[in-house]
Amino acid sequence: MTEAAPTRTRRSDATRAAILQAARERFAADGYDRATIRAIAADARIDPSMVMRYYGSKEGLFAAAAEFDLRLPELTAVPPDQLGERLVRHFVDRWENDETMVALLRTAATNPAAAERMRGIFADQLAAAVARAVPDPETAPRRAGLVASQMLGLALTRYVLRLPPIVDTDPAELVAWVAPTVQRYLRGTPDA
Amino acid sequence: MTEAAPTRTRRSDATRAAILQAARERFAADGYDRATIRAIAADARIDPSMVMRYYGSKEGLFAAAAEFDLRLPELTAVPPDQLGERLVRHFVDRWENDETMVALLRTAATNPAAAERMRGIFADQLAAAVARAVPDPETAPRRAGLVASQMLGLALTRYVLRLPPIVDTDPAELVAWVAPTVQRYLRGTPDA
DNA sequence: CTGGAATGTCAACACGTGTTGGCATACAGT
DNA sequence: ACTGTATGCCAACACGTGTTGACATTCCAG
Repeated sequence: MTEAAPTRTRRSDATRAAILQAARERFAADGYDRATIRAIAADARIDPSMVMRYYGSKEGLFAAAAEFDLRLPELTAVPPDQLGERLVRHFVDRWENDETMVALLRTAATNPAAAERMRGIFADQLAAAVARAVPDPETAPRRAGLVASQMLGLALTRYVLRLPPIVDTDPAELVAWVAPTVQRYLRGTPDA
Repeated sequence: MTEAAPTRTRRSDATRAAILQAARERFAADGYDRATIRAIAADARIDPSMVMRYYGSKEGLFAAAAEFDLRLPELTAVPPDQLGERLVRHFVDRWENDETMVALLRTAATNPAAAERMRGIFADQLAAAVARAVPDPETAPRRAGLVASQMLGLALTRYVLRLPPIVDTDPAELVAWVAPTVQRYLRGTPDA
C-alpha cells in the first residue's frame, strides 16, 4: 500500500518534473508531432520508457504539460476604462515568462485535443472573466471571442510566425497599440 | 525534345491539378505532418508515386499547394477612412472561398518553411500594400504587422481553433467589429 | 502499324516513431 | 542483513512514413 497522510515525496518526483519541463520546451519549440518522446527523454536525461511509465502515453504527457492557467486578474476590481490595457499587459507578461501557451498554440493548429483544450481555456477562463466586466451580459461571449482573436493573433505573429515588425516591437509599445482594441471589444460598440 | 510554341497541354495536367487540389484540402484539414502522401493520393485517385514524379517530394508538393495570392485591392484607390472596412471585408471573403490560407496557417505553426512563406506573403503583399496607404512610411511595417496580428488571429480562432463565438458570428458582423481596429492600425495612433 | 515516350501501378526499402517487456540496480522497511 | 518495491536502462516490436525502382499500359508521331 501507499502512504497514509499528506502524500510523501517520492524520489521520482524530480524525474517527473524534469520530463515535464523538457516536454514543455519541446512542444513549444516543435509542436506535438515533431516533438518526439526520444528527444524529450534525451533533454531530461532519462530513458524514453520512463516517459511512458510516468505519463502513460505521449497524449498523456501532453495533457500534463499543457495544463495552463491564464491567471487572469479579477476584472471587477479594475476601473472599466483601463480594462483593455490591464488585460493586454497581463497577457504579454504571461507569454513572455511561460512557454506553455506557445506549446499549446503550436499544437492546437493540428491536434484536435489541443484545440479542444484551447476552447476550454477560452470558455472557462477568458470568457468567464469577461462576462463579469462587460455592460450587457448577452454580448459577453462575442466580446470575449474578439479579445481572443486579437490576443492569440498577437501570440501567433510574435512567437510562432515571428513576423519581424511584431518581434522587434517591445512589449510596452505593443500594449499601447493593442490595448485600445481590446478596450473597445470589451466595452464599446462595433462603430465606436 | 518538347514542343515549340505556347506550352502544349499535356495529358497529365489533369492529374497534376487533382493532386494539387487534394493536397490543399488535406493540408488545410490536417496540417503538413498529418497530411500523408498516401491520403492525398487516395483523394486524387492516383498512386502515391505519381506525387513524387510530378512534385519531387512532399516539400515540393507543399510548396506548390501553398502558393497564395492575397489579391489585395489597390489601397491607394480606396478612400482613406474606408481602408479598414475594405481590407477586413476582403480578407474574410478571401478566406471563406479559398482554403489555401488555412492550410498555410496550420502548417506554419510547426513547419519552418511554411512560416518563412508566411513571412514572405506578409512582406511582399500585405506590408507592400500597406506602405502605400499609410501617412508616415516610417511606421508602415509596424502598422502592417498589427493588421496581420488581428487578421491572422481572426483566421486562427475562426478556422483553426473554431472558438464558438467567432464561428457563429456571420462575416458582416465580424467586419463591423474588426474594421475599426484595422482602420486605427493603418491610420491612427496608439492612443486614438 | 510501330516504336518510343508519357503515364500509371505495384511492391518494396529504409527509417523513425510510440510503445512494451525484461532485466539490472538502488532504496527503504523490518 | 534481507526482501520486496521503486526506479532506471536496454533491446526489440509493430507500424506508418516518404521515397524508389521495376514493370505494365496508354498515347502519339513517323
